Amino acid sequence: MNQKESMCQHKLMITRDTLEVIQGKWRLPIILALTYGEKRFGEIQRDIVNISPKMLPQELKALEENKIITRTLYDSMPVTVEYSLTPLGKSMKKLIDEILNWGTHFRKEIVGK
Amino acid sequence: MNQKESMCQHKLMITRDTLEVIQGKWRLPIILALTYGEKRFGEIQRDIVNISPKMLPQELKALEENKIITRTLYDSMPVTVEYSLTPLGKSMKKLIDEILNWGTHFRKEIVGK
DNA sequence: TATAGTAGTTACCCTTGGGTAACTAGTTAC
DNA sequence: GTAACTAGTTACCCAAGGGTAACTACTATA
Repeated sequence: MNQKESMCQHKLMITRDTLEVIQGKWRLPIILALTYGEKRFGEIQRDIVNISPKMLPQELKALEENKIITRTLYDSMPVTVEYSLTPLGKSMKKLIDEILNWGTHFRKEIVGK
Repeated sequence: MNQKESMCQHKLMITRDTLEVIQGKWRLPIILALTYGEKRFGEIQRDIVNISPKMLPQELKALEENKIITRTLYDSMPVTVEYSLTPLGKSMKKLIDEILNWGTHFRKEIVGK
């Protein structure tokens, strides 16, 4: 394998990494919801309309495993749980801005016409 | 619905638009392959190792429908077909750079440690 | 006539993503 | 003791994503 090919293989690996974090129906919505600050489980559930009671815990867990968000348990009565973006999660801002930026352009070109 | 909420709904719609284009196992690899210039069907097939004979035509068609790539038929003997990025496809450069950029950072933080 | 090179297509299968409904566990207020 | 609030979990189902193998259609060359 020459240098150019192995360079491309590396790029493909990196895009797979990024996609694994943002892919699916609910991960970006959850991340977006938390960009405005920490939120409790119930708040996220209310914010993200239509998310099912199965998907929310599952996707929160996945994001936590990828160190994008943190889960903090408060043993108040009743127990409350807060989720917030980690520094790694906050570092997605430029990426998300670019997703929004290009998506806006795309919509103007395709859906708009 | 207040202004902030409808703003968020709009953002969600835009991220869904963008994800529809880049999501899946093969779309970014195909787009990346074409950033180096136009390529023939067979060249893409050889470049993207492991892509199945079902997925390549299917994904090329989807990208063409989204106006990311164009398909040009040359009636040489035997027939050859060339694919290349449209201006809209080329406009993804900043987005892809940011995907690579954040993915590199992510890998350093997670996989690297 | 048969083989190889274009660029695909089709039928079938398995796995993953996501939804629904019902249930858990701990505590407080009525 | 019963309802209600917290934050989930579990079993079951269907649809979509993606892989494999076999096939198509056309032409050139041996």
